[in-house]
Amino acid sequence: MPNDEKPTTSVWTRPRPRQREHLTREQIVAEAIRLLDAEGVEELSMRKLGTRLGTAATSLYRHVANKDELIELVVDDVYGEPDVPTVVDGTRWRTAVTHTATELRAMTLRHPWIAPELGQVGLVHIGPNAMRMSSALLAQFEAAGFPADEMDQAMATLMAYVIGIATAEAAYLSVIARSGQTEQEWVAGLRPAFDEATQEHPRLRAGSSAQQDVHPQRIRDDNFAYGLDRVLDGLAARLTA
Amino acid sequence: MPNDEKPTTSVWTRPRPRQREHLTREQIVAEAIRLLDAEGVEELSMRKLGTRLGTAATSLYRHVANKDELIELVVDDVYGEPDVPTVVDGTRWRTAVTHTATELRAMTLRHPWIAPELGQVGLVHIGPNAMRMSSALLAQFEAAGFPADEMDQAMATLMAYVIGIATAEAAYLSVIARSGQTEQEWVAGLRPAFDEATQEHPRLRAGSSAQQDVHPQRIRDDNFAYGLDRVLDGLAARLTA
DNA sequence: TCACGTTAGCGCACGCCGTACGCACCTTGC
DNA sequence: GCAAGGTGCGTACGGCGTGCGCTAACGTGA
Repeated sequence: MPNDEKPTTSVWTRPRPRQREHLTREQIVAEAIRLLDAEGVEELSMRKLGTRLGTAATSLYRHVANKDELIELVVDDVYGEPDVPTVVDGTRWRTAVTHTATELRAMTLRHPWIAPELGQVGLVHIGPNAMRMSSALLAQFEAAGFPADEMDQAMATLMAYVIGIATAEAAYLSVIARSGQTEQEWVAGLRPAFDEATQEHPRLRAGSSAQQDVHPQRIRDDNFAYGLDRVLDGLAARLTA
Repeated sequence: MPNDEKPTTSVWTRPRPRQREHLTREQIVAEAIRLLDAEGVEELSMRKLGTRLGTAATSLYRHVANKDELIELVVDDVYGEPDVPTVVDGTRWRTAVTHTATELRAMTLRHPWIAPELGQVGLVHIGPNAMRMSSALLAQFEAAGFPADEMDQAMATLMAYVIGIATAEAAYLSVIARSGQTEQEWVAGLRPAFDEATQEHPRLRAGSSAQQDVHPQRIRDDNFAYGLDRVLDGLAARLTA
């Protein structure tokens, strides 16, 4: 061991003065979101995140307990993005709920990697932003006139729909992003394989070929709005009965 | 390198006669499902799976291209479990759809690790079982009287609800399973932390404390049925209009 | 001004992971 | 009996999360 001769640091190989600009948890979370947005969840590693922050991977562990905790923080941070109406007015609940649902979908499409985590929110790691959102949404259902024992179920129904469709869309967009193509190119390229695969199930083909010329993003927007309206119709029917 | 002296195998260290019982893709998929059910998705590694099959990890690559492909196969295999009604009768569509949705939820609760993959089914890897299920479900909506351009949207709405609620439930049950407790113990243990966290958001507490004495599994079953009925109410309203 | 306790950053190491490669062997068809 | 092709597997590579213990900068009170 030649290192034993010199006292671990020699004058010539000084490690470097290294000015210490403090790392903060906020910086780490923000950079993690940038990395996730740019490269997806499987490209997030503590080493890569450390490099981007100009620090060693292990330094991050002074600020977050482990990678799972980092993801909890990141998810709640993203939950701070949606604009959630806080004024309650029993006659406008449907508008407010539609707005919130639309914001949640937009949030998921901006950060598709968040989709698989969405299911756990409200159950496992209840961050402050997620709690604020849930509470505001619940207030709308309360104002709409849902009894206390049904409010939770109504909100769960809506959230399940939003999470489900956003999860599916996010997965779809992630695949396209990895392919490096635009959505329209990707859809066009997949068509032959799709047609062949659905030869035994012609019903699966009917709807999609009907709107072959419509912009795919428009189709997704319409589908989301259609389902949201059906869910809210079903919930509203409970109030008039 | 002493290994250079002997021609890689010596008489004394014969590797072993090794009778070759053929590995099959079906065996690999079946064992992967057992491992996933028992230990969860983060415990599935090719090495561990190989060990369980009495073989080397790298041998698996003769039968599946890579781990992602294995997961595709595993997911489609699980999609073969639900009992999906194939007889179509326009007057009984709601019963048939309810049955299918219930089966899909049960499938997800038996295999909670499948939840994050659910969103991609029908978009990315379209296995034969998943396609059979989608086609049969679509037939029910067709028989119900949905026009061709609306069938797809109706099915997507239902699937989004089912995927969303199953994802949330699966995440919740996975956490409990990792804790080694029963669902009731876990809920009881979490209550103090939950009460404290919701002090600023009393609305979030109202519903859950109302049914403090009801068995948690019963609550989940009721919630699923409630939301499913609302979604189907909303869809059915389109048919009578 | 200085000494000292606290703490952030980091080098190293460990035990995992997915999987590419090429060799040794078994099975099959002639 | 033998050639050919396919199957299992040992080895290795580069990457991962993260525990450990050291160094050096910082904040504080004397």
